[in-house]
Amino acid sequence: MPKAVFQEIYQDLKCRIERGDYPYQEFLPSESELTAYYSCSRSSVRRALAALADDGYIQSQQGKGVRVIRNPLLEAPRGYDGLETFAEIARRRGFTPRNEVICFEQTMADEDLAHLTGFPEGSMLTHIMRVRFADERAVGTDESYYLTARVPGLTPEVVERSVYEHLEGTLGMKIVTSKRTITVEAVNDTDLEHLDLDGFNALAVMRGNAFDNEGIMVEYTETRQVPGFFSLYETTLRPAH
Amino acid sequence: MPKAVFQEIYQDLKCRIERGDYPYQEFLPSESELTAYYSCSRSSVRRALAALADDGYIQSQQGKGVRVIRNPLLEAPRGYDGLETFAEIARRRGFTPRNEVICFEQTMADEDLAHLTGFPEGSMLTHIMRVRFADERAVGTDESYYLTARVPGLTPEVVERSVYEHLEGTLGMKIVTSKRTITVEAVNDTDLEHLDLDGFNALAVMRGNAFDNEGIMVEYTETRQVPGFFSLYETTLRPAH
DNA sequence: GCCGATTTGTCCGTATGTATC
DNA sequence: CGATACATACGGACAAATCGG
Repeated sequence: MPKAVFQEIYQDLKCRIERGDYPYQEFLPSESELTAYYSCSRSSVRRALAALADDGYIQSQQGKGVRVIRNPLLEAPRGYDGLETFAEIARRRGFTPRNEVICFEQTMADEDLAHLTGFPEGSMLTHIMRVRFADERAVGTDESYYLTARVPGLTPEVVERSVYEHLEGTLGMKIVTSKRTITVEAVNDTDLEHLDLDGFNALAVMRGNAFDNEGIMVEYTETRQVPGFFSLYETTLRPAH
Repeated sequence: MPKAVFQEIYQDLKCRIERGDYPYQEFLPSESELTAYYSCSRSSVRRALAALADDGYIQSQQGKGVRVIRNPLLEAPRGYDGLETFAEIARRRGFTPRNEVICFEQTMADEDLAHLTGFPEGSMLTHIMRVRFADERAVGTDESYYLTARVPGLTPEVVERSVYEHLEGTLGMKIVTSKRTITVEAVNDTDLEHLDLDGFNALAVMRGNAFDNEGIMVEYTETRQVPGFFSLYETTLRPAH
């Protein structure tokens, strides 16, 4: 899939770092050496390096070189970056994940709903609420709104499986940007009704929006997950901006 | 401060978007128009645009243009991106933040501590534990280890104020990369002892490392914050890598 | 302390490919 | 099909930081 030059280099270097060719705290070959090795321009090498720095794999210092800052001992728990999906976290612990759809309807966004979700007032939305099960324990809920006009073909059956599959697979849509807020909040009545809280009275709450390749917001989601079933890994670079 | 061309453009465009010159869902001028307007190369324009896309301000589409995807109505709560500092969240709610240092010592990293923190075994570390107060309520703890060799001059007095100030100000050090894991966990005995949990039995836990400009890991931190006093905003781009 | 070699950071101009309309 | 817009790539130039002699 990645036919671009800088992506080839990115993948190759990434593999080498993960394989241990360039261990933690060691320096990579200089940019000019890499340019010679890959027979390409320095720009392409630098773009690959920028992507690796963004992943928290390396850090470069003017005048010295590029140092590997990925410590396999520390990053072991999480493969790469980002949010650990419910299904991932469940399987990692030996549970079988399952979704149960408890609400599926078409709604028109009124003023309140528009304000909550960020969709324009009057939009037709597909409103879905699911409960996530790990084996037979209800460990999370997911309430989502999709812009029906751009996400057609949603059915309870499709949703019970995976919305993501439908978007990327069937519709050929791509989510390019997503924005999320993570907080920890007290449980509410809805949580008490649907979740096996096991005595917990607070949980992880994630609210977010997703934009497709045309820059149109197509999703608003609120997920609420019981302690122990939420995990987020993040690596941030100093604001170079 | 930002004298680089691409940073000037980045700042200017960012301001214009925030000011509403280019509203939500509108298109920016084309890259060639921006190139002409700023009298610079297309590369510099593109670099500024890349930074804005990284911030979740814009999204570009090949063949069409660059669309503004920053909705001021949605992003209002959080100014920009990242973790909302304890002090920020406290002040935003009208509380007065305060730190209390309850542990300050030099330690040598043994095998267990090295495994926990990621520092090499045998490193001399400054071990600090603080309790965060909002007005008079204990709402969080912060247990940190700093590599003494590279973070000298720490004292309880300095720490009570702000470690960050000491690093960036007094020492002139820059934190370039930081890596964090966020989870929600059950309270433990230490939490019960130091925090005013107000009945909560779960809280936000953030564990992370920070690297200085030379790529040396200088900090390990574990913060534990009561529900309502933790907030993280994040915007992610599709893995272009 | 200075100087020169090395290395990364920034910037430019140009060419070509690809998606959109 | 042609015009427009973004994506990728190349090569060259100079600045700034680091390090060793």
